[in-house]
Amino acid sequence: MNTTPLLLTELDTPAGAIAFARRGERLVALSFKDHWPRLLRELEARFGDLELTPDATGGQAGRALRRYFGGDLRALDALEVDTEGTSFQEKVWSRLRRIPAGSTLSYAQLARAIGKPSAVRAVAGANARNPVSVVVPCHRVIASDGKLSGYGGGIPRKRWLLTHEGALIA
Amino acid sequence: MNTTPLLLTELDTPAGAIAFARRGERLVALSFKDHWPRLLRELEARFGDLELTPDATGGQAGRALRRYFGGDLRALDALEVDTEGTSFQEKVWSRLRRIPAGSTLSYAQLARAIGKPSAVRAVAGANARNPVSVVVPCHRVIASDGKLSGYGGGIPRKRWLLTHEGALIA
DNA sequence: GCAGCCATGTCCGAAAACGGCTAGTTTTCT
DNA sequence: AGAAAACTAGCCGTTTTCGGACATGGCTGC
Repeated sequence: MNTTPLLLTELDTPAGAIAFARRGERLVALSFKDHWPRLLRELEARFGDLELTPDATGGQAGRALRRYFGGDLRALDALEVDTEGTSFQEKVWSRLRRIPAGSTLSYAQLARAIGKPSAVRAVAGANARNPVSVVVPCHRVIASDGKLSGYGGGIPRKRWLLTHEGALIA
Repeated sequence: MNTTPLLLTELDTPAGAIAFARRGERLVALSFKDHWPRLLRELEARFGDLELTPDATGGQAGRALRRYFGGDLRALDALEVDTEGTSFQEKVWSRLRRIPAGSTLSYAQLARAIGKPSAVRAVAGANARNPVSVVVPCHRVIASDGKLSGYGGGIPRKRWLLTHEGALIA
């Protein structure tokens, strides 16, 4: 049976409670707790039947996240993630990680950046399916007119994160 | 000559007029009246030249059927039937009687249940040749996608029966 | 025996619907 | 006039849906 052991950690942050799962030190999922059920379904799709082991501190990821929410904005940069998307999605997500904290890109800019200038909505779609929120900073993508159009965890949370990172937003 | 005496009873029900034949207290045939000719032919094949004796009340079977159509869904459970099919058919039909009123099985589930997972269409075939409608509840078998695919007495009647039994159907 | 019939189910490819958008218009307010 | 909101028609991966082809096993009729 394909029962992959996953370590599951919960963490309180100023932006709300989050939960994340890792396999070894590689992050496979992270979301705000009120959206956790959806993420669980996706994990099942990826790994088959799940075997979840509670884990209090969260290893490197736990440390890094606490530092990030404490104000060390670059703390997440070195974290390794394991996303397993389509090749298009991987392209989007890995480009996302190169947006530095404090700055933002528009969906159109991001599309250009990966060499598919007109795949704007597709980029938005990939963005929406990011399995590792915050660490893969999909919140740093905003509409061309500067509005914070959409976010899985809710716009207020997106605004909180961007403000926390010192980005200038409308 | 093999002239077996059979008692023949007609009965009006909310789902339409039915007729059934019994030998002693054992039911050998039951169908909606508009399909009666076909059943008669099958009876002839089973018993040779028929000797049919009209019978107003219908004995135990009559009582049970009136109770069933009146709302006592378990009234038919104890009724004895005499079906005389091939061994495969008997396997299907006896499994059918263990589906409780109000629930349903798909043809594929039924096939698995008798240990022949790939004999799906054969199960459907056996189902179609059930000589004792309603009492042997072939109407409780539906397609895997939830549709009411087929019924000797017509789909509307199948739907009526399932609704009467409180099953949730598409 | 054997060919053909079915009250089905599964698989696969094609087509359509669906978004966390955007860059023009056109409308609607001062 | 001029700015801001309301529409519109493209945009393109992904997901869902739909339809046809085929495997299937017991029965019937030749």
